[in-house]
This record gives sequence, structure tokens and C-alpha cells, in this order.
Amino acid sequence: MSEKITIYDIAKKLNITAATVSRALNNNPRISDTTRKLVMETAASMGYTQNKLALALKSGKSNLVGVIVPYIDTSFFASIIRGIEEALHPEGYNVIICQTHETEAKEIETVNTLLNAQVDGILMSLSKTSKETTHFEHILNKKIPLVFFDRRKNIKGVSSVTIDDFEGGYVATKHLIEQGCKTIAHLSGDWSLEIYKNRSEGYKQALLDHGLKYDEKYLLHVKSDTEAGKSAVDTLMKLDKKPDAIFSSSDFVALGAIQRLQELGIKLPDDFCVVGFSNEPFTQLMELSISSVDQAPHEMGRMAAKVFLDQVSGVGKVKIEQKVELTPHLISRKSSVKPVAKKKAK
Amino acid sequence: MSEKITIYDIAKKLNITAATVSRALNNNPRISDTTRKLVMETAASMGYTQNKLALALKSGKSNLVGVIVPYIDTSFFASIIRGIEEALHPEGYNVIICQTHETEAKEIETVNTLLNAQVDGILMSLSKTSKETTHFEHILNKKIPLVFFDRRKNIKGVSSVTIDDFEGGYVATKHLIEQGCKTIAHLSGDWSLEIYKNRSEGYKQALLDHGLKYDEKYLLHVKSDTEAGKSAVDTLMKLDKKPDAIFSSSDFVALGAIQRLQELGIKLPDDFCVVGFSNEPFTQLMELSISSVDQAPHEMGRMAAKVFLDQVSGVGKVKIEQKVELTPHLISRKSSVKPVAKKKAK
DNA sequence: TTGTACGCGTTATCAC
DNA sequence: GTGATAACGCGTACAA
Repeated sequence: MSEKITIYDIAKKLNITAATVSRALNNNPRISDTTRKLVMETAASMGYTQNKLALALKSGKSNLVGVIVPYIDTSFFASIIRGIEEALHPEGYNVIICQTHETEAKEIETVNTLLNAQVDGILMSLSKTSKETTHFEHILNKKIPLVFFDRRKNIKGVSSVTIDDFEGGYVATKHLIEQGCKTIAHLSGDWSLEIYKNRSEGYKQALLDHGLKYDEKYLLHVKSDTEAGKSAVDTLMKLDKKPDAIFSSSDFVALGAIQRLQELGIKLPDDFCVVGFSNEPFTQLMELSISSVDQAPHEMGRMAAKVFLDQVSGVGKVKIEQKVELTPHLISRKSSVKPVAKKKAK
Repeated sequence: MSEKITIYDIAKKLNITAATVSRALNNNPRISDTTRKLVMETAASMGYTQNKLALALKSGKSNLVGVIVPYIDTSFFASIIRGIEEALHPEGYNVIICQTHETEAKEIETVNTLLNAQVDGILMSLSKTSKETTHFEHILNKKIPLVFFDRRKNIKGVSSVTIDDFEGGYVATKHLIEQGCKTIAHLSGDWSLEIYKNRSEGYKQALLDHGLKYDEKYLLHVKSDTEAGKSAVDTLMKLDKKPDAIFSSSDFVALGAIQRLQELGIKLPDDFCVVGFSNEPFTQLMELSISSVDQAPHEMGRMAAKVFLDQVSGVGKVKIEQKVELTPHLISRKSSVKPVAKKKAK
């Protein structure tokens, strides 16, 4: 076995021309069955594999799609990428993975790298600090499809797949109200990210729709880890009127909050309810399983891929700007379902 | 802004030849500073980006590396991929992700796809059902580096990065013995995967080294989910002499076991100890945090990347067969550390 | 049905 | 210091 077999090698062996080999391999109708068969067989026996690079260079289509995420090893983004890969692989696309580490500098660098690699499309989720837009215009100038998922920026001509974060915040809060909670605190993230802001607005609207007051004292902006959840509880418990529930925009924060609440001897869900966001794998594994809003990341990934495929296969190459918004679903678990309310719900 | 700018476009604009532009862009010494500067500037202003595909075709080096895993969205593999990406990105490589869904058919198909894509190397973890080896030979015939991580097959000339699973099983079991456990059961997986077999052998050796009996009654082969852990406990508790500890080769199984044990009213860690394997994110988040053997997946990914880089940059292109074995570390947590033993340890 | 010639975007090897 | 040209591997319009 040799190293690199090209159609020329197999042409030479058969005393025919490379063009004929190419035709045989591509099931071109204008070729005799005997030749086709002969070519196929010798190609197989010589271990020929098509060089997609050459094909890509010629056709201008690399069948490569770039996916950019902050980190690949968070369950949310990993699931999205899985969805993307599974939707794109059957269509003959390969997926290139890039991480921004939540920095704009890496985001820009990465976009350029992918552009160099001649990807046929870029699917990405914004990094937290992203402010610039020139690198996006760069993409659009090259006429290659750009699809945002989860964290988006409103750019004309750019499609996006997100969940309805407002709705997510709304149903989570509504659920807590239905459990009989009267003073619902909210732990949010940095509002420079639309997703957090939208969840907060859903929270606010749910309160108002159900005759509860919206008081900014009960809204805290925190980091997305368990420690932040713990200190948030400490802060909240110093208020004159203590809350009896928390809607957190992060499961990790929710977990930290629950741990501190339990340390303080507060009984969940009887005296206090907590709902998180993202449906992280651990939420259902806990002894006191944590209610959470599921974002269907796998579905989001598949949808982002589909939006991309629609763009490239679009009739007349009409660039349709699709804004897909998936509906989040509340998963009720022990941390927020009171025994009483359980009966009431039936 | 136009669509695709090539060096010809910028050559035409400057009334020079493409070769000169290429030289200017690549800091070739045989060019005047004025020309270089002029080219650089107009290239930037025209929004030129190098077409890596053309470069790849010419040089035979795509700067693409294929990574094959069963699933991308398990924390273990996601962390490995993160490690790989982080080590390879600075070296100018892009990472293509593929999933086998634990099937050999997809594994073979995927290998061929990557070969078509002209990747410069393949880093992979075997799928559970993998028996064939012809697709690996296919890779080797093309002289492209192949590196196994975690799940390997012993093939001449192929490097691998694994953890010392024997050691992992050994330290976990030894730890349980040191906690005073006398009858240690072991929940393993399918031994057709080396990793499980090796962990079991470490378990056995630790028992023998410390004067305990190895009895196959206490060794169960189970699937890797919580349900399997629960029913395993049911099985073990029917034995004449009930065990007082479990070493599980999976954290999920360990969790299920713990849940069933608690349902049975057994006190952990006082009356029963459990140690899992993999250090899944949830193990440290549980109320009764679970002891586990950490596999350092991030490090494993970086190492796999490094082994690959060593191969391609190897002097004289000597294909060195590296077998790297990382040392696993036991993370002791509540599920296995008895108050008494704690003092004793000091 | 098959062969010829060309181009995709680059870089390298010659000449000049 | 710069220009012309070949080559990487492939598909295809055109000619035969």
C-alpha cells in the first residue's frame, strides 16, 4: 500500500485518462459499465480515497462548518454541539469546534481562522464580553451563512435559534406563585447578556400578572456558581421581609442557595421553594432534586443546523433571516413542589 | 466589499504579479520593503484572507485534526476534547469532531470521512463494539498519526494516552480497606473494554495485598446508570455475608447504589462506604458527596494532542510509538471517609 | 464513450 | 527584487 493515491495513479494503471476515472467514480452516466466497474474495483484495491480538499478548492464548497462556543465542556454547549453534529453529519458536513473562553479577542481570532479555513457556515454563541461587530460583517461580506444560537446579537440578515427566555422566566415564576410563594426573589446574571435580561423580565411580568409586587430589592445579579448562590441567600435573609422562594437563572446558583438554606435549617420545599434554569444533569440527581427550566440544547443544536441547511439549500439563494425561538419547559422537582400544592394541582 | 479576494485581485490592483504578493504576505526576504508594505496595506483594505484550502492542497498539510469519540456530550469526553482543542489551537490546527454513538459502523465511516478530509492526524477513543482493525490500518497506510485516548487497542506503531486504570482500581480499593471495610463489593462494566477489566484487576490486587479474600460473588458486571446501581445493591444484599463497601467503576452506578442504600436505611459512611470512578461533576455537588477516582480528562486531552504534535514534528519523521499512562487520583469525599478513620489518618 | 484542457488559490522554482 | 510558470487533485465543458 502506498501513501497518496490519486485518480491519476489509477488512470495510469488502467491506461485511461484521469477524467474517465473521475466520471466512473462519480456515477456520471456517460461511461460504459465495464469501465466503471473496472475503475471502481481498482480504486478499491489501491485504497483510493477522494481528496475533499481538492474538490473543495475547485467547487468553492468545503463542507466544513465552524461552531464557536465559549467552552465546549459545559453540558449545555456540549449538548448543542452534539445536536449540530448529528444534524450536519448526514448532510456531508464536518464540524470544526472552537472555543472563545468568553473573550472577545478569541472570538474575533476564531472567526478569522474559520474564514481562512473556508468554512461553508458559522454557527456560534456569543462570548460574554462581545461588543464588536466588525468580525460579523466580515462573515457576511463573504456571503457565508451565520447562525447564532442561545446568545445572539441582533444583526440584519443573521438568523438565530434561541429559547424564549422571557417565557422561561415567566413559567418558573408562575410555578412558584402557584405553589403559594408570596415573596419571590430572583438571582440573575449580567444583563449585558440578553438571555439573563429576558429571563428577568419574564419573572417581573409573572409577578405583575398575578398581583404580586416587583421589588428590585429581591433581584440580585450574581455570578454563575454555587458560592454566589450561598452569599445571595445570606444577603436576602438580611432583608426586613425575607423571601419564601427563589427563581435563579442558573442551576449552580440554585444549588448553592439550596445548600445555604438547608444549613440555615430552612425546610424545602415546605417553607421555601427554589427553581433553577438550564436543567443541568445534576439537578435531577440530587437528593432534593431541583426544579429547573429545560432549554432543550440538543434540539437547539439540531435547529441551528437546520437553519443553516435551509440557507445553503435555499432556492434562488435567498438569504432568509430566520429567528427561531424554542419554547422552554419547566421540569418540576422536589425543590419547588409542596405536598399541599401537589394535591391542589390535581 | 466583495466576495472572495485572492492574491490575484490584489496583484491586479497593484500592477504586480501574484507571486510577488505571495512573497510579500509570507515575509519572504527577497522583496523590497516598499512593495511589502504596499501589499500588506492593500491586502488589509481589500479584506483579503488566505485560502487555507489552496495552501493545504499544495502543501499536503490541511492543519485539520480529527477527533472521534462515542458521544461528545458526556462530561468526560467533552473535557478531553476541550483539552485537545486548547493544545492544538495555538499550533494552528483546527479540530473536527465526530461521534460514533458507540457503534463500529459509524466509527469506520467516520474514519473514512476524516481521511477524505485530509486530516493531518486522528485522535480517537474506541467505541465499545469495535472489533475490526482494517480501518486503523487504513490510517496507518496513509502515514497519518493515530493516537488513542482512554479506550485503546494495542496496535503496533500507534500511540495512546490512557490512565492507569489498574492503579485507579487499586487506590480506590485500598482506600476502602483503610477505612476499615472488610467485605468490599465491586461493580464493574463490560470487560471487553480494557479499562473496566484493568480497574477490576486493581481491585483484586489491592484485596490480596491487604490480606482480604477475592470472591467473585462480590463482583458484578452492570450497565453504567443509576438503575443498575440500585439493582446491584439489591443483589448484593441477598448474599449471606453482606458487603460493607462498594467500589464502582462508574459514578452513576455509585450514585444509584448510594440512593438504594439510603432507602434501605443504611448509614453512609458509618456503616457502608462507596467509591465511584470518573469524578463526574455531580459527585462533588451531592449532599453526601461521592468519593471518586479522577481521570484528569482535560490533561488527557492535552497529552493526546502533545503526543500527536511530537509525531508530526518528530526529527527525521521517526514515528515514535508513545504509550502514555496518566496517574489517576482518588478524591476522598463524604461517601467513604469515616469519622474514625479520619482521625486515624492524621 | 473517452480524451483534452482548464481552473480553483497558493507557493516554489526557475529565470530575468 | 520581480515575473512567469508549474504543481497540488479534482471535476467538467468541450472536442473527438
